[in-house]
Amino acid sequence: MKPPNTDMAEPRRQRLNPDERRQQIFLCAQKLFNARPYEEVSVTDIAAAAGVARGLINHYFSNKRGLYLEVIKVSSTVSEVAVTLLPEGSIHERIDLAVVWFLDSLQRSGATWLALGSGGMGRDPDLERILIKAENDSIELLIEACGLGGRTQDQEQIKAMFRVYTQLARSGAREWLLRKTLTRPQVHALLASTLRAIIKEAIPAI
Amino acid sequence: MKPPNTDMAEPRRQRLNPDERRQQIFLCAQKLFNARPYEEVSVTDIAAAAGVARGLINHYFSNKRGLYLEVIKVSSTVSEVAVTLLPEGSIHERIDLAVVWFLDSLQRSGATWLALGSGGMGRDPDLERILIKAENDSIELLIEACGLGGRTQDQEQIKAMFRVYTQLARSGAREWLLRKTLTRPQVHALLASTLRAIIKEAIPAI
DNA sequence: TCAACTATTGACACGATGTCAATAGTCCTG
DNA sequence: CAGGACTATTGACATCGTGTCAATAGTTGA
Repeated sequence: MKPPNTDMAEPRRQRLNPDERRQQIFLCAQKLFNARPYEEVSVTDIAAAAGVARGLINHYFSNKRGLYLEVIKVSSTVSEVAVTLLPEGSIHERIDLAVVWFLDSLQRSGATWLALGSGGMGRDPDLERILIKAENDSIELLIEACGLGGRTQDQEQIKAMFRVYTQLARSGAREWLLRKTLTRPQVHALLASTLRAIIKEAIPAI
Repeated sequence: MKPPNTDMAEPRRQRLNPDERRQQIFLCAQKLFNARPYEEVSVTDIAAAAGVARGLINHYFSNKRGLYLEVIKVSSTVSEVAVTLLPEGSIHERIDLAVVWFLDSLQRSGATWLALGSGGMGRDPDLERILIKAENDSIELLIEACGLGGRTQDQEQIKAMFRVYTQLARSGAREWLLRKTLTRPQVHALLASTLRAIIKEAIPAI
């Protein structure tokens, strides 16, 4: 696999500072995990990419899964989302504006990230995490916009419900932007009416 | 593992009709795949559960993945009975029953069906086709249950809206069964209220 | 220069999957 | 009711992936 090196000066073992070595292995793993799904990347592959013995990976990272999680963790901290403030108004208006804001920002960012969620191409754990982070941010924004920020008691469950809702919103946007089976007003009606229903019926049921 | 059988009459090898044997293995696999995710179920486990040599699984099913796909296929297929089971009644009642039916069948099939969207194995065209087919079926069932089967004019858009809704349902079920952040009644309220909202507000807006 | 120190290796043990020839129930015929 | 043909079933084998560990070889400091 590795082409024979004409340069003979290269030592058999290259001894690096642990931090550097760890970093190097990490970068190789990151590249591989971004290219292929978890099961299709073997530790042997990572070791080969890093030009290192397989055992060394297990020395620096507890196991394959640990390395994978670390890759995920790091790439998830990179994302940042612009938080927009929503104006005051009646709940009905605020919901409507929240939906408008959501669809606007979606239209602006293009269909690219939308396709990644469940669309046609291979899974990318890196982007996956970024999307989850972004999703979390939208959830908190939504909760704020709906005037539910104060309740700390059932916050976890409210969050869960909004997390469910964002899937609906995401899917609705997909029908609009990708499949083009629905128009924007239709998606708007869909998202607004369901969000109202959740706030008026599902949340109180907690 | 297997308790020693005091009954000595049991033959070493139990020879079955291929169809029966296949079915038996299939049922064991189904049970295991519903209890644990794909990677955590070994062919050895399935063989042990079926009281059969490991090689026999590969004889009846091309490989582990093939067996898994078959389990998915069956458990994601909407039973014909379900259609006839939906009774007459007010829209409100029928919606409620549809949600109950959905959650019931989900609870039965366990985490198998849910894990498909995100975790589990890498992308698989076969799996993809199976899921799309299953989704289409549930959508048509839902449309029927909601008394919208007659309208042929906007059928495409109605379908699209229900496709969006199934994503909500799926996501809600995930919160309930996998993340355990919501209880079943809460998910029920969430699904029912949003479905009502879609029918009363979003569909007429078409 | 030599001796601790430790980064790195390579071999080992283990478990999982898939293949295949050998084996043993079952059926059918003479 | 043999006994042979048919085939469902087995168990061993080859391969691959992961994790562990003592041995090895760069590196550093006295």
